[in-house]
Amino acid sequence: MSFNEKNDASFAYESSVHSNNVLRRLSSQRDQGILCDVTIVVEDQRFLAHRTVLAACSDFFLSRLVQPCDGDFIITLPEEVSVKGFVPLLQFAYTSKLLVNKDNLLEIQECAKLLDVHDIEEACFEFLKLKFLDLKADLQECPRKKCCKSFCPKANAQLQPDTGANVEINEVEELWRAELPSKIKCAAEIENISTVSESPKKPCETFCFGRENDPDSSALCPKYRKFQKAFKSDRVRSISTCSSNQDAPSPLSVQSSEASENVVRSQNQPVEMERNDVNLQDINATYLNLPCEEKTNNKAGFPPCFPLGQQDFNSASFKSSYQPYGNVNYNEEHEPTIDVLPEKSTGEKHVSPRADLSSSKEVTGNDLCPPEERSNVEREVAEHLAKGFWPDIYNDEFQCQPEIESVPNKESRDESSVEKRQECPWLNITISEGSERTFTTLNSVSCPFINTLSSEGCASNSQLMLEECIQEKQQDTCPYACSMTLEGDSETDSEDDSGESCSVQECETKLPFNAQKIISLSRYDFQALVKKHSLSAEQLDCIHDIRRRSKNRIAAQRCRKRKLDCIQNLECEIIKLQKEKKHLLKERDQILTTLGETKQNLTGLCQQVCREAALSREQMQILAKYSSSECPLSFLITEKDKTLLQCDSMLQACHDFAEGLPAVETGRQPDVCNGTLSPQTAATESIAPAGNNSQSGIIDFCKQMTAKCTTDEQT
DNA sequence: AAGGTATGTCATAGA
DNA sequence: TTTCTATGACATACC
Repeated sequence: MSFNEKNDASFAYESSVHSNNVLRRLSSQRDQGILCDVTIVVEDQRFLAHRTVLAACSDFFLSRLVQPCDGDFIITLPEEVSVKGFVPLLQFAYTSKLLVNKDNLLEIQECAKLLDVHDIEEACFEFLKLKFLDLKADLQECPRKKCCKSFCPKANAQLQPDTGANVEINEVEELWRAELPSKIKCAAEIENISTVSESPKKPCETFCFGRENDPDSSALCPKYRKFQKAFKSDRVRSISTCSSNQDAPSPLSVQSSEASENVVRSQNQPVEMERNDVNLQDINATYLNLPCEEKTNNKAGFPPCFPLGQQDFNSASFKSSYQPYGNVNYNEEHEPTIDVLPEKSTGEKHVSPRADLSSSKEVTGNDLCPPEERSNVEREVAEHLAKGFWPDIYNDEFQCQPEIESVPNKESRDESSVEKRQECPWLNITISEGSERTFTTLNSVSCPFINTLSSEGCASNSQLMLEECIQEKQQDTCPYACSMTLEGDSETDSEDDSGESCSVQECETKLPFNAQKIISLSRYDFQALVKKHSLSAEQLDCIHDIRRRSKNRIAAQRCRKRKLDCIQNLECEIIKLQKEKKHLLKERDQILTTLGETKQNLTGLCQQVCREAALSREQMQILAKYSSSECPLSFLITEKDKTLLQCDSMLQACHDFAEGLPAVETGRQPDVCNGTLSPQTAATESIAPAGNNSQSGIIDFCKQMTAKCTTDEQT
């Protein structure tokens, strides 16, 4: 949300979450068959959808849907289009997320090509192919230290051996940033486009390195490349908060109006590519104006943090699209599921968009695991992962879901922190039953805290929000307040038993507003908040102290994460280099083998030629003399012949030198004479004492050498 | 008890 | 000048 001052009299209200919310509602409506006006037949399955959405996302559909049609729109896709490839694309059209795994990658790519789907870069597929292959290799060769376990694909694979390669979300994001052409936006960039565009004063730096300058950069660890570049260029001013490195978006990306993709990898192998910037203008305004009527009261089971606004919190679209247990796609442990809509007169089943890609097996909504069934272990794993992905915010914000706390058998630790937890509507996390957890990106736009981190005075922390927060008497009920609690500080401080901490606590209790606001607000809003209250110097100190420590704590977390990433990058680089070395050595051996064979063949041919030509020894010597040492002809003469030839050449060279001609002529000058002296050395040694005019001395020396050679030959 | 790890905090530099 | 971020160093808690 932002207010852009257009002039003195008017403001432009801009909702940063509107597009996503509209998409989710559309997706939800498609789930329920609401306003669906086209049926897509793929193989033997039918999919309901909205024409405008399809047309906006695919030229293929556009070309077919613009044609007038008397009856119902039913589009049968070419047989090349498979359900496996089509369903993710359909989901992509509605959710901006593309779930990709090793199994469906090629099919999705093919379908996307056939259907001419917008906003999916071919490079994404190429990259993913590469990455999947890479991961496969890395799984076998990437030892990881314990400290890097959370980042190591192998480590993750060990955790879930059945799931194949796994990459942490931030790694994939960074991989994308590092490897994809700059045209493709990074996750962080996408998430922060609005933020950045609204905060031009922040410097931006791209991590979407083009590869044109580094054609072989694929051999390098992408993350390390990123760090190398980052370190080389400049310290990066953080804008993004959704990646571990707080990478700033590139100006290029920010300026671009193209729909963008990002990619995240869930823990369970599939990769999600998100298209966050959907051209909703293309979508019929009818849909945009639809009220969100499918709200339910089911709040249970939502992930600790989620990106939706309050209205989406309850919406069916959220449940279907973002709820932690609703994303059953690619769940290897879970039976593939589809939602079957009421059958039409044709008797054919209309598979809902949430249908599993690879199966037509019917299941009910019960297959979506209710939150109550979520095990503590599972939750802890999810939290751990999230913590690993976004430690910056996790510690303070992730443990904020009261619904989860209602789960029985919780650890005492969790129970003790129940009151601390609040909703965090800015973290996209999708966790499905079984092992799949799809951690998408932080919704920085929705997260006031993140905006605080990213840019002061930017959109989400508007004055409106500030006022609302200020008016909140109870922090827990403030929809915008970040749960950046101070409990940690308080606990630490109280344990420290320091006078300062006591004063901080006392100060905090005297503050006219909740301390969380101190942290969550942007600088601008924070200053406004402070100004609104006449605070004592002690209170001001306290407030600033709280704010400083909180921000520094997060900065420290980011810093540590970067360090770990850097270490991992170096390890990755080492592995890659070792692989490369191994490969080069192997290649060298092969070349040497081939060279030996070739020489052998050539020698045989030369022998044959000499035999057939019936060359005399002298002729062969002459031939050898004018042949390079590499020529097999030189092998045909004996070592003695060689020595004689060398001495002969040397003698000739001496004569030439003595006569004022160049002493050395390439091709005529043997390198050694009798294996000990080079002619140049010998000549120099003999000439030096004799002087430059001592031609007879040189010739004498050469004669001596020739004689020596002859003697050696005889002996 | 010792060592490793994770995390918070402070000081400081630089933007 | 103020504020923020990054980071080294230190302290502490926990395993």
